[in-house]
Amino acid sequence: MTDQSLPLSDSQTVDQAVLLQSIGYSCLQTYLAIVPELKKQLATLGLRPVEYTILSVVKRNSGITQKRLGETIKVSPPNLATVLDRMEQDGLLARQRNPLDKRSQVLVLHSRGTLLCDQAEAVVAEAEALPQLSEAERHTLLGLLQKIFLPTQP
Amino acid sequence: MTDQSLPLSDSQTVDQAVLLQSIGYSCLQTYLAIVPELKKQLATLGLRPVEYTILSVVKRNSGITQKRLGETIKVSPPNLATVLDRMEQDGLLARQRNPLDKRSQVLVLHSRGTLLCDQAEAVVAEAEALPQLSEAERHTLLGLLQKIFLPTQP
DNA sequence: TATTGTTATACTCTATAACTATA
DNA sequence: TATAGTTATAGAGTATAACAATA
Repeated sequence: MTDQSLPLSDSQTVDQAVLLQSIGYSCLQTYLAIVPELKKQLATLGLRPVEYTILSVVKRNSGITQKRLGETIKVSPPNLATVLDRMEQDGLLARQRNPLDKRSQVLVLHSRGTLLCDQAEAVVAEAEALPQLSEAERHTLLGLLQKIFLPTQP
Repeated sequence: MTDQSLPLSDSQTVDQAVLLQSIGYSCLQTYLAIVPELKKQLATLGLRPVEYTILSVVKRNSGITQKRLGETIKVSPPNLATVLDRMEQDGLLARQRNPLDKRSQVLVLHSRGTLLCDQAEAVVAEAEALPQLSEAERHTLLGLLQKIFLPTQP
């Protein structure tokens, strides 16, 4: 039943042929290569990656609803509620009832949130400086990724 | 303390300026855009993404040790052990003591594992056909990602 | 009746520490 | 003493269902 075979020698490089044709796999591996340093740097500011993401979006889109925020960063409503509870308690932002539609809540940063976001953005930019890529390559890469995940507006 | 502001109108697109300069963020978002369909397709074969990844690597690298497998696909030893238990019970592969170093175990697929891997690779290739990218763009993208996460061999 | 958001909860993934066996 | 792998367990992240308030 079991195929017999010799152990793969240490000198042979691992063949990932088919997997390396997968954009999903390659994106995940790239993410995993980058994220530990990112987490470490954000942790020095008391932030997790999601929290940084939320700060960055709300800073530029003050008054955004939770619904739109969640759709943009792909966090489900129940999970977003939990993170926002934590951030609100930490005094980073506030939820305000939308006067135009009292079902929804709009988000605004406190000054502490804005300040922390600025620091975080600087720290992240540094952690993301990848010597493997030229500026042109970096630009190309970001453009191609966004072609996949950003909704095309008609 | 809290900045006052009008709700963000629905017609305005969400400004993600700084985040979109982040390769980590863009990789994660791309991964999240691709993975649900991938999971769905693999589930029809009774496989999760990790299991598919393991099958694909072991198929091409019969006799690979758990250590090298784990390093390649970035799964820690304890977590790898758990997944391999499941896959061994499902009759997909076997662990064999390495005759050259009895501390380590080498992995080989059963014929059922090989068969399932072939089916899975076909299914994944289909789920990953992204109409947003040309073949050339796809090739460029994969090359740039691999420049980041693949170890450069001297 | 549909939508926004919350609560509670379960499930999966990932991370850490302590252990066995081999070297 | 160091390494490969395992076990147990804790923690973070993600998913689902039921609910309240508003439209």
